Amino acid sequence: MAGSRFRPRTRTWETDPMGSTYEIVAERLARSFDRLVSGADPVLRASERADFQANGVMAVAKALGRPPREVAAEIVATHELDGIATIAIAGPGFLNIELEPAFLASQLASLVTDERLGLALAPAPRTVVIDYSAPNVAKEMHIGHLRSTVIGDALARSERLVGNRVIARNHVGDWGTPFGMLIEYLLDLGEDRAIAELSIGDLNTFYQGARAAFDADEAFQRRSRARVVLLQGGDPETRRLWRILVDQSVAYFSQVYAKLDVTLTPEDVVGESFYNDALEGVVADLDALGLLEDSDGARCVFPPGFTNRDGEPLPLIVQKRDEGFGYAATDLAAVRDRVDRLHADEMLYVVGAPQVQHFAMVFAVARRAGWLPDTVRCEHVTFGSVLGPDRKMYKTRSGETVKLVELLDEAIERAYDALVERGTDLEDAPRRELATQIARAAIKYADLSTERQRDYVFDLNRMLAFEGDTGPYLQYAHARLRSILRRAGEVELATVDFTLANAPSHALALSLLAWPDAVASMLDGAAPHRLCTYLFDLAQRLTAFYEACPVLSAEGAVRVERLALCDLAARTLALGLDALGIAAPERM
RNA sequence: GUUGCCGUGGUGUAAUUGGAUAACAUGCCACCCUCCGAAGGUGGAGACUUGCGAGUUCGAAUCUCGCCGGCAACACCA
Repeated sequence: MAGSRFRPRTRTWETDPMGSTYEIVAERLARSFDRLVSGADPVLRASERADFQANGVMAVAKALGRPPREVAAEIVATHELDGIATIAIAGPGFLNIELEPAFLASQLASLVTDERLGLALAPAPRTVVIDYSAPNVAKEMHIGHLRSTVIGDALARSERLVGNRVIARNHVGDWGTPFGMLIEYLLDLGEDRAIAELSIGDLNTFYQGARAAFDADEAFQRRSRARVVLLQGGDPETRRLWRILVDQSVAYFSQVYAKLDVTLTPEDVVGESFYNDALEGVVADLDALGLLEDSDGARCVFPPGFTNRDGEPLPLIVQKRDEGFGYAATDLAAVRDRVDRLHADEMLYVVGAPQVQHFAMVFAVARRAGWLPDTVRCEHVTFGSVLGPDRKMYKTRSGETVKLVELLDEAIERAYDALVERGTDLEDAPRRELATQIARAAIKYADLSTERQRDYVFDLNRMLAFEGDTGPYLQYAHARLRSILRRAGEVELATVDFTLANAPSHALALSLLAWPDAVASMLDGAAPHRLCTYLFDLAQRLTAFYEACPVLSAEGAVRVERLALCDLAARTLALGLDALGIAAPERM
């Protein structure tokens, strides 16, 4: 049975003195390594051959010019793991490490009364600004918004879980030339009718109507352009009409978020327009810093290292030839706002990979301008595209994009039908609620469980599969545990004595102890799939465990131990799923 | 053209960031419900060993270089 696969590389928050089991072993081992080569990394990893393995000996041996096995022997002779673990040398110089049963048992026992299951709270909470979701006002939320929304929310929840202060920023598209057209269309429809259309979430019809009017009617085009000028000039009536569009859209987005169980609120909506007043300052300050250049009438910064298709320096266009501001100016203003006013220690932009170059340039310019200190971690959390069956990117223009709510509704229907077929003993309303939880789990887990960078083909059948490595399977594993615990009734677990006498319970125990490392690993790489993999691995060990270890039919201390393992596993699953934004129902 | 991301059993993915015999799911085959939930479990076949070819070293899916293939970005739309 494989050991736990997770360990943190670097913590993005200060490490609690009482670290995870992995951290304790790694720290003790590092002392021995440090005596040979200062600062040497033991390279402690989970192992299929032992509880852990340390791979760092070979590197140390090379640095010292000594035979690896000799170095390994020295470490074994001088280690400081008494009472914690035993070490054996294997192969060319690997160290196989087995935890002392008493230590393992006490580590596990300490989790029983710990609501956080050993996951340390940040002693000095960091402020983490997470930019995610970012739909467009007066446009339908479609499948293209799924990844940013789901990944961003999982990161937000996980950062909160470790005690960091999360400021979510929903950078909605609420500004720009299309709004002239949209406002004119709103007037043509009549405010009441427009509001009615928008409030039922029929944004596609509205937007396409506006688009059609714009394409077909020259007079409408003229009015639209004039309206843009009014909007930018701050004309009160125009701003009022614009507000209607924004408010209606935000209200609709909130419905979608509620349906997806995403934590974003209207307060998190800080759209492009929010930065309008800061744009002139951005240009003026860049100019004062001498970074601004005039190019074809546009005011640009040319950060080093970026070239266009002809090998010429690539500009970040801050102000357009027509004196309007580009989105680069907005993004720069947002960086400044987040650093200066929000005091961000960390900024994550959960935005699709096609914008890598843009953000690389924005960050580079912000660094050069001194607006983004080196102490602030700033990362573009990219993700791959959702592809159609033809393996091409879903296009917004195609008109064939899947509405997010329709996707969810279909998933809910299928989950509902599955519950009916299964004869789940529930009234209709709770059954529908349960179906909703399952559908969200299916969709979110499908999105979160693969490495972010990869593209994936949108395949409803695969997303909704309730077998194997899926969200519903994890929910099922949890519900099954809860069922066992319910049947067991009130049992005092606080005084449990763990013996972990067989391989499946030992393997399960190791996995339970790796929970803090799994969370750390996820946050370290902004990689939700690592937590998914951990939870799925845990669930699999679980089923192996109670294949081998009947719980309710056991007696005495054995029964208490097994119940305690079930309790720990259930709580770990629930906490982990919650960190991903997935509900853990009591029964299914 | 330049730059970036990606290429792993039929399919979908993972691999603790350079570690030991490449793991899991799905699909397929064979078993398993008088036994705590079969949305489950057990076993088997499936990779001429990670697109191809070199290199770096004790050791490469992982790093370097060059090809091949897919996708994306590349001047005023975000």
